[in-house]
Amino acid sequence: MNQKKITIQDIARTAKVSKSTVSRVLNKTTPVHEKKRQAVLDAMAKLNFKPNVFARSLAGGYSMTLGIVTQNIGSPFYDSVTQGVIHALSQSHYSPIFADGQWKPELEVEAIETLLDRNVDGMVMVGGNLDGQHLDELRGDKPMAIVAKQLEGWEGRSIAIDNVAASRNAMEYLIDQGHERIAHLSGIREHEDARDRYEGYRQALSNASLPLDENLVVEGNFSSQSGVMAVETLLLRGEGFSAIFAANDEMAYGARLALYRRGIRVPEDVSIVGFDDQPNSAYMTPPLTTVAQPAVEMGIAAANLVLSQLGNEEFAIPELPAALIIRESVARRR
Amino acid sequence: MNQKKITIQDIARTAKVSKSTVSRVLNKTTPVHEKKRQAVLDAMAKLNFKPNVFARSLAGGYSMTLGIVTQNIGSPFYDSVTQGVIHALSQSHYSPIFADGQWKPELEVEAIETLLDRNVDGMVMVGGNLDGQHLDELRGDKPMAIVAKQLEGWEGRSIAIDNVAASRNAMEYLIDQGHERIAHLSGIREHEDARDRYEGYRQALSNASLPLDENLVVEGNFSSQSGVMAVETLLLRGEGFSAIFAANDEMAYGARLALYRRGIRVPEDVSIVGFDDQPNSAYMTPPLTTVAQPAVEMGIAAANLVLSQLGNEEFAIPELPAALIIRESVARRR
DNA sequence: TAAATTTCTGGGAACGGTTTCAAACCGATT
DNA sequence: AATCGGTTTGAAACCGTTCCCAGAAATTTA
Repeated sequence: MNQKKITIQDIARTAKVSKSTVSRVLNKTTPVHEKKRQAVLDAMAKLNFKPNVFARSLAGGYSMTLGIVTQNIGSPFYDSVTQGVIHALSQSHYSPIFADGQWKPELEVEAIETLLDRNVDGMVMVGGNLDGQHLDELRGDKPMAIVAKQLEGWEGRSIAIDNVAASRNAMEYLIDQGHERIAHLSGIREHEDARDRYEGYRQALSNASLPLDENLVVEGNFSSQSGVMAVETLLLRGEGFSAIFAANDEMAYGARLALYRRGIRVPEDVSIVGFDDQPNSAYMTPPLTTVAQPAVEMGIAAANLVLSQLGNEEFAIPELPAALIIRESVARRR
Repeated sequence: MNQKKITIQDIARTAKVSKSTVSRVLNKTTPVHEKKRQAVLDAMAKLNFKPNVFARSLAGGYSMTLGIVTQNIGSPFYDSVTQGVIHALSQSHYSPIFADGQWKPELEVEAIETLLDRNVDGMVMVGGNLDGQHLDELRGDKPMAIVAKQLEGWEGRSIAIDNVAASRNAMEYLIDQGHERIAHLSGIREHEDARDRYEGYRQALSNASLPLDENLVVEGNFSSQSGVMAVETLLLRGEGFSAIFAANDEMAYGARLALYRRGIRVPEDVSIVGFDDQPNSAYMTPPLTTVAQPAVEMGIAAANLVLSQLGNEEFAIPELPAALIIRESVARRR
């Protein structure tokens, strides 16, 4: 296995310089005479030197790690975002450390503190409940970005799509296809995305001078199960509808199943539009028309945002447009 | 934000003891007189002391982190396993650090080396390609466990279900339901799980004295897309079949879609059984009958395995049985 | 009560780097 | 040849802990 640990001292000795010099070529903090520089480099290569992360961190005060605060890992959309973050970090010299907030504010605070204790150099919040001010207090002077959530006062530091526009856009498509009585399976009301998507629903209806019937909106909790229940209450209420706009794909799956159980055909009898474009949505029967969020790209952008702050560089948040992916779950209303 | 960093020295001063003593109460390495112990504890509480992880690691030689080597994050089953690992670690004082191998042996080696450089105290491999001997060379004397893969010579250190038994079991169910011509959508042949599941398929057929028709097995790559293609080649071959056994749920989704496109009903015309029981499978139309692997529990077990090695404790790998989840995608053959 | 143990405690050397500071070196100027 | 300003360089302090090693204190033993 690994030979005894090689230290900066060993390098210094074999390159016949002082360890200060080795440190300098390592960090490029001060120019070093080319000849010695080469000697050091050679020695490092020859001995296969790997600087000790901990000693470095202790002395230098940084850790080369980035904290990622996730919320209930396991939700497909957020997982994709997280993947994006991981991917971007793997291109850098930073390693990710995770802490889970489980959508509970107290746990989220705790998660951030754990990361801070570990001396992370920066943090990426993937979703979350805390408001901007609170986050600012916690983060101190460490760079932080939030992804998949728009935060007041955090313009330029939060990466998210325009949920109301995306939602309105999806609704417009449905209306375009001749649907007038469109049910909405909303997400948890406390969740900002849910409110925004509902707002898009409302606006589209209003713009088209269609009435907003509160009996057609059911609050779910973003889970498939809540999707089937929502459709069942909808059916129970006896209100007719020819289309369903779900606030996420999971609920759309549930809705589709509930309809299947009742023998209601999709899209012949009822059309469905989802939100998120999970990987499986393309393989639903019928393939689901849904709003795609560039989840992975969002994660990458968030990571790069923090990375650039760390490197004191400018970073322009790329355009991250949501797109309506038209598949086969919507039919023109006859 | 955080007041100036409180160090062990500060505690020592306010508790009027030496820093050695503080270190002792911190680590419980040597008994300390109760009175001083209290004083130290009080001081720590009062000053809100948080030991510096890096100094600790540097001096102590451990890092309180565990490396997790994943393969292409984003695959639902492996993600669940990973979640399990994270979950178990969150109950301990260890933090996870990730590195991705992307199913490529070279990258996997690199991932392990990165983790080693970061001085992880142990590692959990989530899947992977490397063989046991190679892993042993790399890990040196750090504890390591592998999950979702059975490794020769790693009995007691690898956590996986019995894929051939589980697969045979699923097939027996299909045969029980009267199916005789059962197609198999296998996974990548290089992948051991794929081979095992194929072996289960073979055994079940053989046990039931049913012929194994190689025209009925198509090699996919575990993706949904390969599932649709597989069914299409199957249909093209013109071989009749009344059931499909897919080596994972993704491919089952693809198969289901291909059938839908051809107007072939599930399960009336063709039955489908998957493998993995992804969360969405319960909401497929019709809900998918599939083999459930206790992914999260497997992850938890793997983490606890490493944790126990670190703590020098005994750990009995729990029973992790695969279970056939019977839903609605299989019909008795008429 | 003195001596012998046993239990605690403090000092100080690691751990492997970074960083400050002043000295050594350099070619260019007087 | 002496002086000068800018580069390079090495020595040593420091980052916050752990841990080894004596010595001090407390407890037994004789």
